[in-house]
Amino acid sequence: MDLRQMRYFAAVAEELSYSRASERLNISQSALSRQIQLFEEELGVRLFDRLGRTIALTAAGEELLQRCQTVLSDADAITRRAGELSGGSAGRLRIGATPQTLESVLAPFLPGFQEDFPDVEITLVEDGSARLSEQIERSRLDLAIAGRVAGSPLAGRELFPLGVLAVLPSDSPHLGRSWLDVTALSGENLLLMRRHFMTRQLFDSACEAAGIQPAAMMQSASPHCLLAFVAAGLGTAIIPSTVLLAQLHANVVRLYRGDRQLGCAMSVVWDPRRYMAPVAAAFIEALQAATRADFPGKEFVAGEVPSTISLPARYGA
Amino acid sequence: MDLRQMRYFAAVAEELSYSRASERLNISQSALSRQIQLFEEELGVRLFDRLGRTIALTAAGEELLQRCQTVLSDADAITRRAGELSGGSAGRLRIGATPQTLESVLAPFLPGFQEDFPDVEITLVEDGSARLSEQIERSRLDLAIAGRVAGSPLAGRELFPLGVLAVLPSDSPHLGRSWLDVTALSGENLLLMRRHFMTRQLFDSACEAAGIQPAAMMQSASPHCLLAFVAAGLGTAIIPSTVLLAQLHANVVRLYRGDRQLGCAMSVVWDPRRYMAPVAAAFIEALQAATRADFPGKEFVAGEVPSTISLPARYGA
DNA sequence: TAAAAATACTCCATAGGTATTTTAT
DNA sequence: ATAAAATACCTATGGAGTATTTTTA
Repeated sequence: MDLRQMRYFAAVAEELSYSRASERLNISQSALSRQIQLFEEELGVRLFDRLGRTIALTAAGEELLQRCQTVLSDADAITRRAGELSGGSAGRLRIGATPQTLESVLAPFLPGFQEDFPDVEITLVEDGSARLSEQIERSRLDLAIAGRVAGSPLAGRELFPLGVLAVLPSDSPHLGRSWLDVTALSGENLLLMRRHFMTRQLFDSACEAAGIQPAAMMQSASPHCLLAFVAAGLGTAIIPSTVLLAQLHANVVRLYRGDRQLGCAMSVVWDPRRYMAPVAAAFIEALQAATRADFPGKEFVAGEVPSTISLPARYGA
Repeated sequence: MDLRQMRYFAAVAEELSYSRASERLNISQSALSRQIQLFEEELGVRLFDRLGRTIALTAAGEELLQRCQTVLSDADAITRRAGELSGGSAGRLRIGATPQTLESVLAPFLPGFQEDFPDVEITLVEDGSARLSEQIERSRLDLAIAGRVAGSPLAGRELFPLGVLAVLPSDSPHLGRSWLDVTALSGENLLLMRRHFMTRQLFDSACEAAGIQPAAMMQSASPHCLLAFVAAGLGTAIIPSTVLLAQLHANVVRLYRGDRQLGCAMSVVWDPRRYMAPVAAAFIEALQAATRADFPGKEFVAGEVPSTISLPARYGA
């Protein structure tokens, strides 16, 4: 069984002539004749009646022709589809991001991307930074937006800096300041992200380096939830700068450890062992262009978590 | 694009190992490796990620795998179907017959045939004998049950004899006889089949040979319609012996011309230029066996229309 | 160091070409 | 006589094998 023979069969059946079909196929009449004979022999079925100078499909030939035609068109569809996939105009992307990145980066970015690449199917997965990396290594995700962790085998390209913010309750003695050192928070009631979030890991590293042991009053996967507790005066929330703050309060401050601001370079990361699909490359390119457009002239220094970078105003809340 | 490469691709994707897949395919690992590479090159798409010692499907590979699998299973279905068609257990048959033959021969025969060959699709076409032959020559029919006409290029095998009957009105002077010569009908009001029916052609030939010119009071494609006129006393009907006569026994007589009974050998006929499909051969065999069973020991002499043969009692009304 | 995939080369099976014969109009 | 399909024979592309190298767990 062979697609070539099926093509030949279909051509002869459509032309009802070996000679015309052989012209259409750009092979000699004799080659075509023999291939049809071999095909008939292989199937054990007579496909054509040789009525002297003309030929006609047999009943079996008519039925098998239809089946062959669907196989041929499906096969051609594979070729076409492969072309789309290789050209990067189509494909599937499983993208992971944290809830905050989804909200602040992907939500505004994706509509424009889908307009430019309408045939790309995107699946979004929401999780903490650490888990996203794990899912990429397990091939459950193609790309993720996450902070790059030291020692990770994943590749990445930096998109924008992530800072860590403290949101102070209305009775805080630090009210009115625009930045704080983590040491200033020792003894406070702290409202923290769960451990597998980048913000939490940055904060914990800074506290460890500063030699303090902050007590978490509560942990959540949702910064908005923490903010609600702050509003109730129950403590100080430590949240990522990617959170879109509905109302800009005077009680939001940036966190420092010594003279370095807490933060990391948020990157789009992937598994370098895996083939980089054209769609993925296009996505990365477009995403980087979009975030770079937000920071004209801003260049990142390659760094590992917890590296610290200064935080542009727009992302500093 | 090649079914072989698709098979190889599917095998590797299922085993997730070139070595195991090559065993399953009974080819060497190196051959398999190169074929996959060529396939990827042809498609312009990476199908597998080479993660060191193991491999994994890419997103594009996953999608193309599914498409390949449907193409492969469709192709396999073609092979299987061809096997059925060549074995004669399946296929399509377009069969032509006259209304009378349909009623008296095919209607009782087909149920048993369909039981033995449940996968054969049968299409029935009803027409007069002459037109049936024409449709076979135009490849509109595979087989027909008809009287063989002299000079026809069609092949055939004889099934049973067809006689010509006259059904007399209740005031006929011939009532009570079991046979009549056509000359006895000159001057009668005659109710005849249309010209393209075998019965009519036999009757016309006999009249011409006897030198009489019968006047047709009416013509019809339905012998039952003629019988209704006889019942109303409007004339004498000339009908084929294949008509199943529900009532009217005493006034049915067989027609002769001299010492020869009017009739012909009804045969199953086909186009000898066309390939005889196994289903068709099986049908002919079964049909001949069934009709022969009706005439144990009866052997036909090959003959042309209008040959005359003696009519067994059962078919003589 | 073992196990798996990729590479280098060799061979031959077969698709395809040219020339010719057969068949039917 | 001509046009179409089948046959005979030859050529060469490319699929498959063996042997070897590269890579990673």
